[in-house]
Amino acid sequence: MEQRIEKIKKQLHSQSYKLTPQREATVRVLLEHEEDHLSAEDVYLLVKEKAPEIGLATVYRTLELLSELKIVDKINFGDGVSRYDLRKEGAEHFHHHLVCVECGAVEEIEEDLLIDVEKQVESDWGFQVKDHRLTFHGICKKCQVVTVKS
Amino acid sequence: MEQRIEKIKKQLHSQSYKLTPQREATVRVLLEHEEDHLSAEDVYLLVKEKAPEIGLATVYRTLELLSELKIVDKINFGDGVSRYDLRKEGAEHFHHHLVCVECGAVEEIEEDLLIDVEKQVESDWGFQVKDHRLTFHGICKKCQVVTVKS
DNA sequence: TCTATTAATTAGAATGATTATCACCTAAAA
DNA sequence: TTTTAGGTGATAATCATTCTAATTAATAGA
Ligand SMILES: [Zn+2]
Ligand SMILES: [Zn+2]
Ligand SMILES: [Zn+2]
Ligand SMILES: [Zn+2]
Repeated sequence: MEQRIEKIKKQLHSQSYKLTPQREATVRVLLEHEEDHLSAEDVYLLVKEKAPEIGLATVYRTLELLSELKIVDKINFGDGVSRYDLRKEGAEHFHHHLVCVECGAVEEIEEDLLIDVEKQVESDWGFQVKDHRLTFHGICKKCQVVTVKS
Repeated sequence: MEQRIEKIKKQLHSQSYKLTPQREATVRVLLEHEEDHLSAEDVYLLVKEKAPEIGLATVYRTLELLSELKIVDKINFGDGVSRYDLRKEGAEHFHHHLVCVECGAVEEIEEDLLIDVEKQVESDWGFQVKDHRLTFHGICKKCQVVTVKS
């Protein structure tokens, strides 16, 4: 935890941004909820528990900043809210998601499944890939069992 | 054009929905702008040229309906607007997108690049894939040339 | 230390996209 | 004809996000 905060602090400093208490509180919330996919509002409410004086706008600005620095990724699952997802330790590609259309569960895939596909896109379309967003919609393991049973 | 409208009409009827004049006008706009990625507002303005009495709410309702029937796909490129994308003739998978981070151009890929990846997800994660969203962010051919030149 | 400058923050207003509501209007069924 | 179930258009309401003005904190130079 502390070392990851330290690392983020350095990333901010390298672009001459500061890790203010509000920003640190926000980052801590993100670290403590790495598996969840929190909306700005979610983050705001959680940060508020520790730092009640923080404003919603600050959370938005912090998330935007972290997003620019590629520390978090902004994703969108189709409900009208942006969600913010911390990049995994050491990962330089954005992980993929499996969204269950039955129960809404979101599973993460950290393996990069797109290496070959990206090569193909670069060679066949001449498009220089920098990042990707891949989400599968379908039925999770759990819901498949339920369906079979009923 | 006419045959595709006819087909969509049948799809609506099969769920006991009607192809009202407003819905038909909306579908025509989508067909005439297949390559673009129109927002609801865009569609509204275009439809209004032919059917000036149409209301914005009706456009939203129509797009939502077409979305449920998998005739269009609702996508989100990160600006705060949903965009609506007609499925290609006969395609039963949603096509992919290449978004240029330099110029904002959006290119489409109709080939399904994910067949192998989906197989892997089904076998390794036990997740039954129904649909996917894949977007690459990067630098388009055109912008690469500019970068080299300057 | 004092002061000027700049960066960050807050609360709240404003904006903009989307959704809900409601009165009215079909078209077909009974 | 009366009924019924969708549709529609205008407008209000909602909700996420961004902007603004005023305030505070941090920084650097005198
Ligand atoms: Zn499920
Ligand atoms: Zn995730
Ligand atoms: Zn470009
Ligand atoms: Zn498209």
